[in-house]
Amino acid sequence: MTSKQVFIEKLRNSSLRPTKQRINICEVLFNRDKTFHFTINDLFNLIKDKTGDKVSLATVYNTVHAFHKKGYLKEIPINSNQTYFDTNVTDHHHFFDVKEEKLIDLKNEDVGPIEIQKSIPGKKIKSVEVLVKLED
Amino acid sequence: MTSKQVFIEKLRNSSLRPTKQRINICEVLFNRDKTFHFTINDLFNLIKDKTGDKVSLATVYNTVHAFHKKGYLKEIPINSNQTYFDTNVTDHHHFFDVKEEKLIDLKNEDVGPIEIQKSIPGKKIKSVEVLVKLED
DNA sequence: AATCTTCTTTAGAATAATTATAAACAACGA
DNA sequence: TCGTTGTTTATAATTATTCTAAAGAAGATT
Repeated sequence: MTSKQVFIEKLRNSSLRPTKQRINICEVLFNRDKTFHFTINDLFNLIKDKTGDKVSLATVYNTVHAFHKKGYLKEIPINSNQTYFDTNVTDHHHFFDVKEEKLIDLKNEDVGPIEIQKSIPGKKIKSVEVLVKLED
Repeated sequence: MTSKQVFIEKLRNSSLRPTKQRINICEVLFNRDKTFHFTINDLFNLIKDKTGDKVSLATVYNTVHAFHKKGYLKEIPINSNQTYFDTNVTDHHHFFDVKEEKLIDLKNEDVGPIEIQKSIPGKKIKSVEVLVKLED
């Protein structure tokens, strides 16, 4: 089974029609060994470079949001003018190299367990994100 | 000594001229018991409401950035279209109520110590921020 | 106080990321 | 193949933020 067919299945299972554009985006995003951190604009440019096909910017936005909603992508909480996404949707954290504007994964075991000893009535914890800013 | 005079001193000590606008902004930001989380737009509206004076949006941006640079305000790393600032510049963390778009302070002792067991050659840690997202 | 310099404010223009629109198009099921 | 529904696309609209350049205010000097 080629990766393309895997992606088609994945899309169908999420009730997203497997269009050429979405499959291309999957190839760029998920045909990787390592986790991938990107902005919409990064992705937009990579699609052209890697697949030869041009996909409109609006479709990149639509697709990334759809994938995010389905849990295939994670949004990284960071102060930047652009929104960063991560193909690693497991529970983990990040270094952010402020100077180079680059994200680096921090495995969960690289960060000790985090104990939140406060609770808000009627609310439960959805996620715990650690951002470690780096400087020279 | 009135709060106004305290703010004038504070501004002078930072080589920022104590203008009417900056003093008004100080009153809104720092005449508080509790820590204050805000966006530029929140602040812009509060100035009108609380002081009666209108300050231009550009000045609010300028002043918030100046205060941030001087260390009187902290930027909160969060995914939002707007930038959030905090008058509490001590080392601490946040809950973010996703539904209500509201930030709540987490004292450092409410979050156990965080050990970062990975390092990047040539880089040192500038800050460690924890964001705990809340849902119903 | 009058003057000069430097810093600050301001309205509005410019920029940049993102979202909305609505027409053309493609996937799917009958 | 045909009709329905979902998708893509170019472009316009929106929103947060930054830039610009002229007018105004603060501080220092006389």
